[in-house]
Amino acid sequence: MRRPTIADIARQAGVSKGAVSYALNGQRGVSEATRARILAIADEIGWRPNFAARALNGARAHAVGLALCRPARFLGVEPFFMEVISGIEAELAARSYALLLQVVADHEAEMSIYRRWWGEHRVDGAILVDLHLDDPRVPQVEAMGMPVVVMGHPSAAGSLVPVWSDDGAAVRETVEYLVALGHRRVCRVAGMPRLVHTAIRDRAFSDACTQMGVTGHQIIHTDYTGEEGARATRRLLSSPERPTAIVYDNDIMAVAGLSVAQELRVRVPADLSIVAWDDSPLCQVVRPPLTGLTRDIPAYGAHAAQRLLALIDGGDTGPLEDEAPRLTARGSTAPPDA
Amino acid sequence: MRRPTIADIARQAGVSKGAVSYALNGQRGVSEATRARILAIADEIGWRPNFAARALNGARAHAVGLALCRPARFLGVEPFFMEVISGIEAELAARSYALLLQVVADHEAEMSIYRRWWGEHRVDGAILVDLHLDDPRVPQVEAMGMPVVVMGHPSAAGSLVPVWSDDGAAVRETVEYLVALGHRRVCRVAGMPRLVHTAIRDRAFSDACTQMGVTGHQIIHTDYTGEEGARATRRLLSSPERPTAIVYDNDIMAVAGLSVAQELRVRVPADLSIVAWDDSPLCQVVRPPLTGLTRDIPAYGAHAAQRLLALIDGGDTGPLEDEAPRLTARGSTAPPDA
DNA sequence: AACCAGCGCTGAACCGGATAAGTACCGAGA
DNA sequence: TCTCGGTACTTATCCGGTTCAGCGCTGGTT
Repeated sequence: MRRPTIADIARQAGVSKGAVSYALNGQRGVSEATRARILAIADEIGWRPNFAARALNGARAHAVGLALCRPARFLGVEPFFMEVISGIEAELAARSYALLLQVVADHEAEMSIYRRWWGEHRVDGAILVDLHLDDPRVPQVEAMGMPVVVMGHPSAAGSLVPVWSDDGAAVRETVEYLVALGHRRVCRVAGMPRLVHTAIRDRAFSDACTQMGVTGHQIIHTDYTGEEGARATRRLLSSPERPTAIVYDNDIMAVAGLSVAQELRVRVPADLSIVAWDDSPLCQVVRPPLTGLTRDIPAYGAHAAQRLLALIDGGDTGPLEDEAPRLTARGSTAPPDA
Repeated sequence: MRRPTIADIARQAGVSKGAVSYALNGQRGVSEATRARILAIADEIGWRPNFAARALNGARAHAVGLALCRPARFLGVEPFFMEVISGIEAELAARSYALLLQVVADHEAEMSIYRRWWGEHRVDGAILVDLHLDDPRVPQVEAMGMPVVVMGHPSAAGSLVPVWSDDGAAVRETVEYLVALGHRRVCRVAGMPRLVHTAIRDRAFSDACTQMGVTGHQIIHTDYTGEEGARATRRLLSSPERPTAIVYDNDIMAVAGLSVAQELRVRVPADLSIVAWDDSPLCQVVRPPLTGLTRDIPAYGAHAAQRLLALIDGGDTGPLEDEAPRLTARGSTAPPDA
């Protein structure tokens, strides 16, 4: 079942390959009558441009790359990436761009994937996520000359185009809210300390707490899994100066924390208030429903894709600050019982 | 920053393009000395084969397609797809195949994506998921002649290669287990009735219940979201003949159901046993931890990818039955209180 | 009538590799 | 010494598009 080429169309229409090419691409150089005839034939035999042949003529690859460097078992748990991907997709699909996805084991593998994709002309650009402190990937992709958008804070993006949201503001809003409710012992169960956004949130949390007179603040780092979230919660709740509020860095840890509290007969929200970063359906199906930091994650991905496509087109390449996460108050937060 | 071609290497090495091609592909026809020289130059200038040029010579596209047809908000919630994808990836990466991913709105869009990818030689094959009853996609991809593996039951896969697991057996095991515990009123909160696997599980559930004397069995269909899971649970728990056990079709609905039960002061597991299909970390972070139907989802994806690669290579193309989900008993199931 | 512009098309080169066919050279065997 | 066979290359062609130069024809201008 050989797929038809323009040569087939040319033969059937009795014209040259060149004429067919002009006709199919809406270029001048053929009469309307001939164009219509050619289009009719192309449609009839189900012709599609051979993508490789087009690409060989210096055309775009019409694909962008995304390499995710997290173990499979972490990836699945958080809705975050799937939502980011669907947002990216929505933007790409509108321009008929495809997304090349690869789950890799480490940053080295990630870079070699990018190098391969770029070297082979398989992608026109890429999106970098999960920035680390002093991330070696940034100078490396800079050197490659590949268009890249970073989903993360500009401070770590080097000369690459960043798309980010002001996590610091969200942290401050959360601490302010908890303080206004009357909390004075607030803790944070954070993600991996090497991630840039963790560092930024940590910093903002410490600063806000100090500033607002939250004396007993503390941060525990985890790997984002429910187990570690549960363990951190157990540690916090069994300490002598038990916190009256805990802010979690993702939804799964918040849910795990809630369960631990219930297990230890710590009432939520009377004895303990809980806030989850990244509000998700998960926050709304547990009892009490969790107060969360809501953001439009698909939009976040879509904006990154937009910027990347602009970059590829050589157009506007400025940084983009997305709106900061908003606090959505639900049943898991309340003034602490005296 | 022009990317180097074999012509550049040929010029530097003082040989012809052909010799370079032979050297780089490990073919005979060049001396070891020349080969080493050419490889050294290629390595030094960072040459990569232009993927389009290779593809144009009839080579494989070295990519497979996956179009997911579920709204973004559903996709994110279930860990299932992300885990499937990481499993597929693991298999593809080993063979340097890429995954083209697209999230589409409906089956029509999905088919036009496949048609485009295949017509443009962008993929060598595809994986079909979420089979419907009388799915129009099956005859359509059959007609296209594209290698396709179906993740779903053979009965709906037509002439395509199916990779599936015996959901019926898992349902029977679950019902047997609940009956052995003493339950006689068991209900099922299912996914979308049009999906093939929902129909299969429904059927197996009804049959098993009838056979084992579960008189009060009932099935409620939902869209897999937590909200609908909660609503279904509320309905079941407020009916006069309240079930003593509910089996949910995914983890998020099971968690939602657990919350509803706690809200209604229905004790789990004393008054109500809960079983979740697709055991996930989520099941283990709630209290009580949920009894779940465990399966190795990444392996499921990996097997599909394996079969697809074999199919593309023209090799073994038989169907593959994965192992059936196993029941993992946890705290959410127990004999019903009299 | 001579000239030119523009239309509508053809023919050929080109993109970067793979590969079949051809050639120059060397050493071994008759 | 001549041939044969193999090695180590070169040359040319092909894949399926795009694109550029050129060519014949027509119609309008001078």
